Amino acid sequence: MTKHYRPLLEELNITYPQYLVLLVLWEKDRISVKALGKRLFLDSGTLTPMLKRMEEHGLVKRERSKEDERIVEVVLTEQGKQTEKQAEQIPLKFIEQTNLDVEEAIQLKRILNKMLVQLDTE
Amino acid sequence: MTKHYRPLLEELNITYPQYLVLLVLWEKDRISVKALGKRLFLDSGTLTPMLKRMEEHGLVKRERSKEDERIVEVVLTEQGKQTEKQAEQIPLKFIEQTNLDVEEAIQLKRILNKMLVQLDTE
DNA sequence: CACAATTAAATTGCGAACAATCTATTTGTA
DNA sequence: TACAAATAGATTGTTCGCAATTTAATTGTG
Repeated sequence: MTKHYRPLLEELNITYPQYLVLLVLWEKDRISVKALGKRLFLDSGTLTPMLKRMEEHGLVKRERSKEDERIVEVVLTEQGKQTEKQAEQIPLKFIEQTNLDVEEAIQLKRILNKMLVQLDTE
Repeated sequence: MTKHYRPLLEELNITYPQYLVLLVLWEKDRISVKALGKRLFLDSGTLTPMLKRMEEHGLVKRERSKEDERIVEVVLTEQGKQTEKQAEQIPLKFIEQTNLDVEEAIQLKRILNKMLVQLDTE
């Protein structure tokens, strides 16, 4: 996915895993590292350095929660919000490139999700 | 895949990508890096260091072809061959863990392959 | 309250994927 | 034959995924 999304994401100057983080934040623009990891099946060993890189590029901010200082909340910057518009057409463009039928794409998502949830809970 | 194959491959002391290389070699126990890369959708930047690690662990040998010295052929060692028997039950064990029906597993493979070939040829 | 257990992130270290580039060999062509 | 183009791997540098461990804060229990 990373390789084949690259040309689509190149002008936004982000990678595919970073794009996944933005997808979550565009839904809810403040989320803890923990919750983000749960959504994306990633741990802090992956997310911490990745979020730091995204912060350096001005896409997100990382803020320690005042109520519970163990928690780091990831917040969209203005630039991070703006990027959503530029990324609007990416999912469609990617689906086109795969040459999958709509039913196949739906099946693929369903089966992979079933598998992933199963593997992750047992 | 790497994460969830890990417990199954732990006693063989190999990773999932290394297991994929062995699967190819168990079919044909001498193959060029180029041909191996084509089978696994990987390039020399990934394979060269990986094959060196496998060589250090005594699973394969890397031999420059006499006829064309640009080519490196990967060959199974005796230990590499032996490992096949120990790995016999792994695919079944994995499928069980996924909790997918047979039809779902077949669909998944078919769709992913269609997608991958398409993305890789265009 | 004291202090052990739990929790959230961060850190360390390794394997892997890949872009870009480099080196060495072979092939094709003027 | 000389030399450019093509080919196969190797190398360098970046990002990612994750296991294992560490650090710091919070929670639970005697």
